[in-house]
Amino acid sequence: VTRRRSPPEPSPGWASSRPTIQDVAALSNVSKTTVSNVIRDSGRVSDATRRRVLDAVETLGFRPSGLARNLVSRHATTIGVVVGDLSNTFYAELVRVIERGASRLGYTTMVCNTDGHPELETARIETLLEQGVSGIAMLQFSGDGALLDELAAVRLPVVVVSCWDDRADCVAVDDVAGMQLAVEHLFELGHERIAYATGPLVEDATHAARFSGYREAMVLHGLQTRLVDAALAPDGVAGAAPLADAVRGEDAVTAIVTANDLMAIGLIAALERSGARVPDDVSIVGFDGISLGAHSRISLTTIAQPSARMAQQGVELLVRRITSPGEPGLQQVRLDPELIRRGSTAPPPGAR
Amino acid sequence: VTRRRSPPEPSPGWASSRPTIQDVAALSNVSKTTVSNVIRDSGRVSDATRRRVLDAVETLGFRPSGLARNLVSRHATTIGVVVGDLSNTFYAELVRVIERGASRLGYTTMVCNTDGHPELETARIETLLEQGVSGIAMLQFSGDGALLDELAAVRLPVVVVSCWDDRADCVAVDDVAGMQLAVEHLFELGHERIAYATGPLVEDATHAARFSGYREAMVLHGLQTRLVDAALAPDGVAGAAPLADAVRGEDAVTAIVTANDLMAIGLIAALERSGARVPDDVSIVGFDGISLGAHSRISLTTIAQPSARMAQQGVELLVRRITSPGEPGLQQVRLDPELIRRGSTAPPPGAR
DNA sequence: GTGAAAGCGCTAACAG
DNA sequence: CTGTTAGCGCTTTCAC
Repeated sequence: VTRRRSPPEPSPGWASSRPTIQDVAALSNVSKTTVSNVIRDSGRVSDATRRRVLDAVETLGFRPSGLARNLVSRHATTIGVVVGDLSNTFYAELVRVIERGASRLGYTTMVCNTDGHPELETARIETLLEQGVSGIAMLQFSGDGALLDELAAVRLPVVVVSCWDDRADCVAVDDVAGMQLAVEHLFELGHERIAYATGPLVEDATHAARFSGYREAMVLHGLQTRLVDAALAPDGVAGAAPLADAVRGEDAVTAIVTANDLMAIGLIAALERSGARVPDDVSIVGFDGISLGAHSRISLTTIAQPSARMAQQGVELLVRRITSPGEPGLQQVRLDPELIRRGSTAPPPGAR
Repeated sequence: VTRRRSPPEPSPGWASSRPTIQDVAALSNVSKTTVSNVIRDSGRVSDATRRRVLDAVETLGFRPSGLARNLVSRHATTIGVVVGDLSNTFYAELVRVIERGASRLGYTTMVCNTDGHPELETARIETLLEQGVSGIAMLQFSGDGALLDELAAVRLPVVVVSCWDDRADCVAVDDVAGMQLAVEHLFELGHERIAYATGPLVEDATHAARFSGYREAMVLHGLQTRLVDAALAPDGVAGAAPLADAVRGEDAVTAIVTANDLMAIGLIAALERSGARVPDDVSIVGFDGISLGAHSRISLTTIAQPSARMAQQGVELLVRRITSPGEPGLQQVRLDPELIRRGSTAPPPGAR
């Protein structure tokens, strides 16, 4: 009944383009199936044939086409990594660790930088979906619920790393606890007029969590909260003027807790540019624990995140979700932050 | 003559998995081809059908499978980015710009970090090849000629960014000129005992080029070259001891030019830790121009690379090579470095 | 153990 | 303008 088509004719031009599994099959006198079995070393192939096939692979310089595999399996062995700001070492470091982990587990990493724009986030994720990624790690998530729903609809595993979201799997530091640590530290030093500073590249969720940690701690001590919005370059160029006011006069703040280290470092530069000394006039606490904060010239007191561990656990969780889908329940890991006391904090001016 | 196969039966289970182009075709009563033509808006489709198809796409929530497209076109619309050290802001920034440019041109970026290991470089590139990337941008290239040959053999466009290699398309800063700028600057300040410092994460080619720029300039002034090998964390923790010797005693160096800013910053910390002051006792010149060097506390004199421009030109060149292959001749762009004078350099101790 | 056949979802000639 | 027919290179039942 089955009519033979025109003979397959293994390799038409031979010598053109990359060798395919068909070419290997032809050269080693076996079927595609067997070659396939050999290269994936899946099961029953006699040692003799295996060797023959392997030889053919070698002499042909055959490299299996991931593209074809992907089509069959209906997803690529890649994971998408969505990051808001790769310029921030903290995230670059996270990406580095994630890439390493993913690679070890057999996945390639597609990185997308959103510059903090939600539209870009949506667009990039759309691209990732078309590319058939098997999962997505979001560092810095805008918090767009619709996005989460869409991803859930296509059953694509997502894990949010370094940023908390109640609706998704995530592994992040305890922002609230971290901020409380920061405020406690300052309070113990004698500070009472403590402000919180955030900036443009801080996602809403993170800002909210950190600010609330700050507020809770402040309220606990009966202190008044103050918010500084600072759009700063790491060298502190922008936003110096509004800051100057905050740290001057009767009611001047004596300490500032910041949403991240990069901002803190920028803040130090901005403050010093405007004549205030750190920590003599004003103390600064960062958040993240980037390695530059340890530099003797910067010496930034900060709330350190266990970033390597976070990233590592993030990929592992993601890959687990990919390989065994359907396991119910949100997986949410909250890691402990740690206060690192360095030279950017000291007792307030009055106290000395 | 043509026997009809068993009827295609557009959507078997319907409701299972993602809709395919076939589903859209069925719903809008046209052929796959027409749907294909609509979604790629390739040419002749009547407005009426187009609308009908688009509606179907909409109601089905159809998203074309990049995987299938890739298989047909035999390459993914992705470019690989191979980077040695994503922890170094300079490279992270480069990756950011490349990703942006690639994305604008329709490519997704696969990032691979090699930690400076040539074996990892080879392995990652192998993966990229299997994934069918359309091109590769190498930031920090080990200089492995065999690798280049292999890539040439499969006709895969490669451009080396921020690192010079005579055998490949590349866009990089003029390392030699940069180092000469650095030495000239120090010489004008009165320094004569100037050392060159490099470290583990600096690729051979770059080290060679920068060192030779340094040497040429030194020789030009009849000065003796000195090499310091410093494996430093950004906070200057490691390698402090060997350094201490170099800057002490009769023949102590009064200035050090470094292979990159991160090392320079680490060097400053290490030196200060060992009791030497920068720039009073020893001047430091960096290379790269990372934004943190502008921080008032660091104030690093450095040779800045036009990194954004470099990255941008890099992707553009790469994409040009991808879209119009076969254009002969190496494309090599050499950009001018720029000396940025800041506070880490001053006249040598004796001269004051 | 090995092979034949049937697709994965799409694009690409050609016909009409 | 639209449809038909072949694949892209691999994995996968299911026979042998």
